Amino acid sequence: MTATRQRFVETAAALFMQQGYAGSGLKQISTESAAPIGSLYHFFPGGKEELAAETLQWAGKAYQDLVEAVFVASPDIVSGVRNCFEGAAATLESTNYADACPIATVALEVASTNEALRAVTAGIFDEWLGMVAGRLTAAGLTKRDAKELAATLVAALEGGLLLSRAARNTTALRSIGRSMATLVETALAHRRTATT
Amino acid sequence: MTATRQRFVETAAALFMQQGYAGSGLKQISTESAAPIGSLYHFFPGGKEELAAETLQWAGKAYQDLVEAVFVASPDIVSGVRNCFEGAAATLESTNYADACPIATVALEVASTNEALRAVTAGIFDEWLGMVAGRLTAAGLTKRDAKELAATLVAALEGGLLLSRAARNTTALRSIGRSMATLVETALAHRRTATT
DNA sequence: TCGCCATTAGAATGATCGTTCTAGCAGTGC
DNA sequence: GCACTGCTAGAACGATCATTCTAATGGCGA
Repeated sequence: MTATRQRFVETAAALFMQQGYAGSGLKQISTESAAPIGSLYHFFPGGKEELAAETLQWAGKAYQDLVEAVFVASPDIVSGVRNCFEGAAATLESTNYADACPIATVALEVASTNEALRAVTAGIFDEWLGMVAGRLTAAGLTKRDAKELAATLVAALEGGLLLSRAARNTTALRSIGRSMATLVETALAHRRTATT
Repeated sequence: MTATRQRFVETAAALFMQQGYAGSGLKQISTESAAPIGSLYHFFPGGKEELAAETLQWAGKAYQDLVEAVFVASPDIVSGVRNCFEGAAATLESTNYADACPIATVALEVASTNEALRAVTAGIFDEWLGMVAGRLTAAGLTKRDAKELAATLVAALEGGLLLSRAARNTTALRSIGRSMATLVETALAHRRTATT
């Protein structure tokens, strides 16, 4: 049964997001997973690092799916962007400012201290950027403009989550969302005047 | 002499930035400060938490001064924004992607786990936002627009540092810098057409 | 029914954590 | 010269860290 294995990944994802990599002990992870430490090392012989790598991959994919679902459910890309920021703000509020980006906390911790995990986080961010850039090119932007704007959108979301989590209010995140919606709007308008 | 005390703060700032709060041991901090643990507890009776609080305050102020110096040295606010992002990118490269935001790593770690330190990081971000918003209102924006744009700029810088540190290249940060420069430019242009 | 293998279970290990403690040193005021 | 104070110095402490280990358990195929 891989149910136990999945429980490890999911509880680790939550703990890493809220307490970071170094701040989350394997004892705590195994306790909250309702499974013994022996099982953890059975499924992840590489120990904490292997668990973290798999956890980041899983959470990164889940978060990407969530964002894509928001875009799909939105009438156009501008309101899609708006809904992403609004959704992130709403989630933050309803989870007592615990549920934010599952990658960022660990990414900052390991960027200079653990090359293997750093590479994992870099790969996840790269996929996110590619996904957003793809939607922007589909909306009519050039590849170059789309890449630039995608980086801006992802960075703004990450930064907004950081500011709002620290402040324990979503003012910043919602402001940034409005800013980003108009930024995408004007970028698309620019294209329209340039091509037509 | 408070030289030892200041050494504690400065080495702690560097270590917390690169490894996070939980990942930085007091033994390591005292070793790299070339001072014994006893001295650390002499200057910071509150232990690790007090050291971290003071370290964050100091680093937050230093980073703010740095940004203000860039703005002062720039001919206008738009090039000031551009120079901030370019400067952050250059620093990142020249320090092997170690020197980024001295607050962000700890802020994400403590946001849900240490209320005292969370409040400290929130206060620092608030000061930063106020400083940037002040410069934007001085440039002619309304208070409301200035606050919104300030949040966007700070968040974009934080997010850009995150993405670039993870990727170990400054492409994202420089892209975002260009994006933000034009965003400020159009915001100011909008004001001009609205008022004149 | 028996043997096999995946998984559970948690005690044991050595290292490191934050913190406390005692002892000594250097300089100042009397 | 003597007490006092600010600081240095690092050993000691109990807790917790990641990891390893042995033993037992469960269910499935033969």
